[in-house]
Amino acid sequence: MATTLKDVAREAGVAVNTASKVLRGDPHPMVSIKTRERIMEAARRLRYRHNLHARQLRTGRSEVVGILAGALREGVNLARFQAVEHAIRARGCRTLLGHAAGEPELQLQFAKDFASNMAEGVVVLSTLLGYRYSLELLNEWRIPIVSLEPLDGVKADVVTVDRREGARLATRHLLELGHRRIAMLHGGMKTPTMAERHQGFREALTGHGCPLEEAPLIQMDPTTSGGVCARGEATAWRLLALRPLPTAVLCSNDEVAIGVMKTLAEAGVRVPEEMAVVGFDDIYIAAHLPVPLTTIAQPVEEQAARAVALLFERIEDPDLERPPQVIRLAPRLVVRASCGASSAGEERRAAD
Amino acid sequence: MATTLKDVAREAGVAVNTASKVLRGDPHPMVSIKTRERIMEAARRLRYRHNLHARQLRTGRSEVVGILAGALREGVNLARFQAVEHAIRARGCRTLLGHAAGEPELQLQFAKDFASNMAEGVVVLSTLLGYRYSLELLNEWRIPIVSLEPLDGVKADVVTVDRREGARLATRHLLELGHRRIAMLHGGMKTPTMAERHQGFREALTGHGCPLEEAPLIQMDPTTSGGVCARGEATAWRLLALRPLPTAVLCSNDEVAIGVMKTLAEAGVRVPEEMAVVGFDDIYIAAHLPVPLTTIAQPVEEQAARAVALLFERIEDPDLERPPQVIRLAPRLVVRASCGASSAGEERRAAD
DNA sequence: CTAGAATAGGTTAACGATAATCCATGAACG
DNA sequence: CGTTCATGGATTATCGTTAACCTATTCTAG
Repeated sequence: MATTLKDVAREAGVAVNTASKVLRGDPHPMVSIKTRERIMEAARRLRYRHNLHARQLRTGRSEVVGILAGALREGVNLARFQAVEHAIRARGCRTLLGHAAGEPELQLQFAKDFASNMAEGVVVLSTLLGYRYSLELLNEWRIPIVSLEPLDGVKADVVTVDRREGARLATRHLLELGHRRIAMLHGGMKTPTMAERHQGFREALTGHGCPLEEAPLIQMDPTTSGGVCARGEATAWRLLALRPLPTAVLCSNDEVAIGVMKTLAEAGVRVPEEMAVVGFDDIYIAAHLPVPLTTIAQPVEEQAARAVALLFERIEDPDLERPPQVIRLAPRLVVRASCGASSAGEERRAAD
Repeated sequence: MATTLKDVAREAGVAVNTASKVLRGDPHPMVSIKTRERIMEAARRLRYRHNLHARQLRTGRSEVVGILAGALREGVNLARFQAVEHAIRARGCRTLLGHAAGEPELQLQFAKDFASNMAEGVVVLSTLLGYRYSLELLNEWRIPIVSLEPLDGVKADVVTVDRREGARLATRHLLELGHRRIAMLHGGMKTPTMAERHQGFREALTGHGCPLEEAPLIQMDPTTSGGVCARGEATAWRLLALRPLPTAVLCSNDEVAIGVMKTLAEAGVRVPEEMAVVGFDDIYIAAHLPVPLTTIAQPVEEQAARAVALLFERIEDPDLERPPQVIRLAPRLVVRASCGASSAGEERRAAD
């Protein structure tokens, strides 16, 4: 069928292993320049491509790293994917994407696929319900894991963003702009992520001498169809029902914030004049909305680089004793129009 | 290292090939229930995973299809990826994503990777400059290709969306709402895609008895940094410079439309009252903007399904004689607020 | 009671690439 | 002149799985 090493060797009039040495770039080829060139020429003529499966079987090294994503279209997952892939390729490995696309069973399927492909490590971009079982399987197969989101009950390094600091930054910014009645949306207190955010929120408020009673927590609407934006839209009506009406709202992420802004527009509530909105993640579109969104940016590149570095430590030394690490990177406040920080100020900065 | 079939066989007290038959689900196992269960139990106990590389080497079938994407974050590419992957998995194959992320050299790299992985076919979601050489390589390796975008100089089936019909639908809709001075943005007439759109635009106008002089074509701003939205933002200023000011604008795609709407907001031009905006693609966010975007939706699911069906015809019969097909699917107009269909339309017609 | 299925399972030779080992040839050296 | 070594290249075992081909036992029909 396809040309093999044997074909190339025959064409060049040498033995297979000589061809092998040359074509894979052996550092000590012990092959004369002439022979080398004859082999390269033959390979080119026959359009030879090495069979990775055969190589992997023989060498036992797959040079493949799995990337597991719960839902690429949400938040910064796609940006993470890009950054992680780039970092992995920089180390000479290929990448296998397992995109569960919101279906928890697929998560398990991909964990098994990674194992069957002899992946040397796995990067978790985001998870879905039931991730624990899938990742425990990887643990059992001794495949090192690094995650960009907090993980529970799984042996893995974690490189995540400090959500508490993020919430603190956002809240403090609103307080400094004079807001006192700030609402925070949340999707359920049970997740550690959410608890962290809430803690940062409270710390900023009390640090500013603000009573927590004026800072209502709004439970996200449980609607699931229509995606994350739709949840934001539905939840915004709860926000609008509050009396007295808050003057600012901290959203769980940018997509929710976009949904909220849509409902506010529908209700005739102007952003930022009547309601300041802050998001989380700094997704691409956030900067390009009619009212650009103030948000907390995640240091995606750095996160990816550090995560991949940790993973390769374990890949290169499978017996590494280092206990699982948890690294929290600092997020960054990105001020745009949606919180009402003076537009003159923004222009001033842009001019600099 | 990892447990192999031999380990399982030894544990169960049978020969390797008996274990192989059972574990891969041979339709004619000729293995007693008792033995079968002993093998399954042993596999479970030893956490056996088959080695796909060994299997592929032996069977010569990789059951892998490559997916090549120029830039996942743009337009409907991510949705396409999801739909295509789903369709491929439904046929029992795995997927290999080659995400060039805007870098043309990576496109070539991934084409080679697909070949080295013995991919049985390739689905092209979108392309970048220089795709031709990469795909010709796949042609030479006799790997069948199906593309979701028009391709030039490459042997491949194509399942695309009828852009002419899309432009016609959008333009006609605006005309019916009473618009007469409609601008169209374009990124250069050289691409067949763009030429098609322009043709549909003109057909709709002349079909309505509109002089083409009142329908200006605006060349997209060549800015490249900041992504597609930023280009829309920059281009919108050109639109605003026109006299008389058009009352509607047809954008190349939704991201451009989003950028345009941002600039219009900045300039104090209300959408849709003073300017109707229509996009193309119907990306997720389009429905969730403060002023939801009227747009032309691509039939992504159907496109993916038909493309994958064509591809598998060729995979299953490598000697299939059928010449490359080009299928054009009909897009669909999605009316939302940005064109003012419900309210402003009647007023404008009355005023004209 | 025996030929011939049918059943249950074992043996072994690949698949393509790699790497350890082995075999020539020629040069350098005492 | 024989030994050592460096160079250039060939032989061959092996990775884990599969599939074609055996062997041995049981069952059934005539």
